[in-house]
Amino acid sequence: MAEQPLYRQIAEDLRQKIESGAVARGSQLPTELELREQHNASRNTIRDAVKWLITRSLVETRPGQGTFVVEKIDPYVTELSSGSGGGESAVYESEVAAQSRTPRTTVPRVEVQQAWGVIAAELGLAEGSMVVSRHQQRFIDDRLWSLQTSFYPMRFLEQGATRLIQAENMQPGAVKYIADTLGVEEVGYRDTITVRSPDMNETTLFGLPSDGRVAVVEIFRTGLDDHGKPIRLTATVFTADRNKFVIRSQAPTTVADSATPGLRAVGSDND
Amino acid sequence: MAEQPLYRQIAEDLRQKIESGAVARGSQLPTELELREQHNASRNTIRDAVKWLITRSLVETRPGQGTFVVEKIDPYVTELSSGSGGGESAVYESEVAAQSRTPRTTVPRVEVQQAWGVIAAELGLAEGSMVVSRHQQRFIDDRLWSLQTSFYPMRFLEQGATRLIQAENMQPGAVKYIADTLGVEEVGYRDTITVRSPDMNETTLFGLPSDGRVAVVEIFRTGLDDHGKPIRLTATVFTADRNKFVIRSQAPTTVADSATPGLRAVGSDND
DNA sequence: GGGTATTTGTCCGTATGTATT
DNA sequence: AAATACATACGGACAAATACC
Repeated sequence: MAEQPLYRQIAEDLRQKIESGAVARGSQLPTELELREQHNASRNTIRDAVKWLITRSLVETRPGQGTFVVEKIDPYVTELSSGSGGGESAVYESEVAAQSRTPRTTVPRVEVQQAWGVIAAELGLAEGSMVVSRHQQRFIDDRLWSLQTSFYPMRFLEQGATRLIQAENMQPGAVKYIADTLGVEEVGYRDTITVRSPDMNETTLFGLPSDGRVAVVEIFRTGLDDHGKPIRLTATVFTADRNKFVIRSQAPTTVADSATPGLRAVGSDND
Repeated sequence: MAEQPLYRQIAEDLRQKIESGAVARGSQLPTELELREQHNASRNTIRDAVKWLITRSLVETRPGQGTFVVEKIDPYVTELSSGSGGGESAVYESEVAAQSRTPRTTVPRVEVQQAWGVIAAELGLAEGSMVVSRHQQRFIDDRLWSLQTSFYPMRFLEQGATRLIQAENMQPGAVKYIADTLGVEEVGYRDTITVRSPDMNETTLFGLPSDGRVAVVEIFRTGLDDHGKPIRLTATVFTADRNKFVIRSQAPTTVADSATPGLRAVGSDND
């Protein structure tokens, strides 16, 4: 058994103290100079140990303040199998309200752009086809919770669904609007879930640590009509550290006995 | 606009070269000493830049060899909405075969243990209740792909489903075995998906980088009988970097099960 | 607002150990 | 065995962020 490097030994010692509760969550660790004396090592070695703890999300450093044990976060639960739901944002608002938190959604940023890669592939369009994209930021308790971008083929616009390019919230949902306007109904969908590192934009928006150790979960939902033809693609990005996802194989008709609180629809209060 | 630290500038320069394709995937980066001269920085600063790339899984270092651009991996796709049951391992084998790779599963390690925390909660048992656990490692092309542990309440054993504690693969699947033996049918399930850091065991088994920057995806599937009562809990762990997951809202076109029963029109009605 | 002390961040240099070829 | 390249560890210096007076 090879001996562990010194910085690992120090890191393990600190980790043990954290996980055993000897050092409380949220409390401050000794400063680098104090740890230097306690462990009889150089400051750089202490810093290597702290870095090891940082990559494991056990501690965080705040310049000018110190090193702190990270708080435990109870993940927000997102239901992916919202079978009968109408419009993701409606589901979102009622679900968020059910967990007694305050939802907020920005006014969509609407663009017409070309579809490449996954977007074109999922929508069944040729590379470079024009699509309408509607981008929103969704907040919970004034903290950014998810980034959502929906893409719609340009043909819907040409066929008369002109509200798709208006930068305003579509209350019953854009999918319902397309159904009402064009008679194209979404009867199913396909979700693809991937985990990846955040890009720079996501890092700043979510306020993630700049070293990119916190992953994001990206969920592509492709809505399908009764011929299995794609109607829309909605890409939603969540931080991986404070979200989890639940899928039910059948409609939750008997939710009553579950631990899930009843869904209280929130009145569309403000903007 | 604040100026970036030197190590970040160097890292960004290397990142740009990698992502633009100027440096091929899998190829070797210049050595630290060469980079030191190219960027006119100290070796430690070069190492800080390389570390930044490492945490983003862009490069990897091999002692004695050099620094290499990581290969792009095409993720293995797992279908979570395998609707009509049939045992997860059966689905697994056919799916893996369909992607023309070679599946392999270890003989299960069977234990009788106490259920705590999520296991007890998901199975609807009191803390400390006895459960049967069956643990398997699943390989694709001789590389560990997922770790799977299923938990069954002890009452099934007492009621006669004795094969549950036998350390052998149950070919049609344990769920089907319970249905055949006890008449308890699984009519639905609930999946919970979380992303977390790997523990030490998972790090070694999957051969993940020891600094724990690659997350794992853990999926809990709770099987439910027709009363919504939990039958079993299956926890499966995947590496987050080489897997993605697909969920379909309805059976794929292959299943002609019931042509068009109550297809819930999305957006038809809701709260 | 300013100044100062504290604390982490960046950067340098050097030396030695360990893994691979 | 020797050469190469990364890993660990030490030391020092200054910058930047924060808190407090």
